[in-house]
Amino acid sequence: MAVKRQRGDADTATKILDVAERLVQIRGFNGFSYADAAADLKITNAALHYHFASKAELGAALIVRYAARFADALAAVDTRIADAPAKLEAYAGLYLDVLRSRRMCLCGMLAAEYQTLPKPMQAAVVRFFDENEAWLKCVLEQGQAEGTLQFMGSVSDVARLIVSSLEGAMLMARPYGDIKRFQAAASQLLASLARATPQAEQMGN
Amino acid sequence: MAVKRQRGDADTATKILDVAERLVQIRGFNGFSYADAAADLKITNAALHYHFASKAELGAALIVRYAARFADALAAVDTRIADAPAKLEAYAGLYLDVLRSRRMCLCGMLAAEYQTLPKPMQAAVVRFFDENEAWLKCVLEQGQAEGTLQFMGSVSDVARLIVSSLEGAMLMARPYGDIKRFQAAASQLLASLARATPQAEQMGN
DNA sequence: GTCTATAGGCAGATAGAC
DNA sequence: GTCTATCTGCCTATAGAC
Repeated sequence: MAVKRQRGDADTATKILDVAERLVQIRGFNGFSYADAAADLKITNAALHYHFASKAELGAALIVRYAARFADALAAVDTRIADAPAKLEAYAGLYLDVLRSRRMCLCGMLAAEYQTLPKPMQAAVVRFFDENEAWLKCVLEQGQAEGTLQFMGSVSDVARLIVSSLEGAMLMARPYGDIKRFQAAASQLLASLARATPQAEQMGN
Repeated sequence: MAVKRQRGDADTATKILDVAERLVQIRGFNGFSYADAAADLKITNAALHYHFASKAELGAALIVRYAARFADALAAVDTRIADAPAKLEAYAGLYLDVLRSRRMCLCGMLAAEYQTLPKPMQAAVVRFFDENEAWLKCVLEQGQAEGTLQFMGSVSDVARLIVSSLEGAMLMARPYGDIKRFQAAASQLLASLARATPQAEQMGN
């Protein structure tokens, strides 16, 4: 850890996080073991414990990194895109990227397992969703001010509807192995928020 | 099993299903053990195995019973309620009842754990959602014909949106321990399908 | 149908050599 | 930092007495 390493030469801790993240997103926190991750990385169980003393610690680190990466992606959306409806589409696109790698949203998965998680992981999961909601509220307020978005109810409720509908659409798409299910749900959801236009938009990435 | 028993005197298999169902809905299939259920029932692990030889078998039985009960509830809705929008509200009410008992939808939970489930359980989960979708499609077609419901896109896509949004709203309500989050999401969703009326409806159970 | 007892394996975690 | 070896405990599951 003393030396900063170059791209493509990630340190072991980072590789562990990468592998564990993938496993949790696919199998759940209760559905993967240190042995799984160790086998995947071709190191031993003990080496894993050197980097992350407990599974709870590893789990918390996973969420923190995931949330930070997500926050960066949202900041990039704000930089890249000015239009509120386009921002929402980009937001849904972030979910779509996760689903394309055949994974569930890390925190959506952990939300299902919430009751069995150690306290620090629970707190981190809630923080992730709070941050999502806060970002969406800004976008919704912007869209409302611009007149590009139209909805009844509070921005808070609509933000929560967006998060929960997209998480639910991911959840349902996976058993069917059908990304189109997610796309159809997302495009309907976004269409219902867009200011009425002649025809519905297609989210055809 | 030879004798039919009276209400309130459920046989052991039924009690096992009741307890296991609750545990899976709260902790997930990978988050509960035979020992948990046995302790809860004050019988032994071995007695549990007498009734359900394997955890996979118990899991499959759980889904079959859950799906049957849900189908009965939907049939009851059809009998009790004629109006399509009211049927959708009753449908959301079924989810709300589950959430009130501090549980996740059994199949929503299993959808998250899908990749780790034995094949027969996977098939049963998909069947559950297919049945939900089929029922919703009927209601949506009815509402469209009556002119009481209004939406763009196919009935199939809208039915899937309803299922995934409600499942997602349940998923999100639990970490926050906040049933109102579900209610707010459900009422927005249903309002977006109702034929335009002066003011939004409230789902205030 | 329920029990005691236990097999056999895998879980998370640690000690200590290198 | 990674290894071998091992601990302890829990898991699913079974054998056989009652």
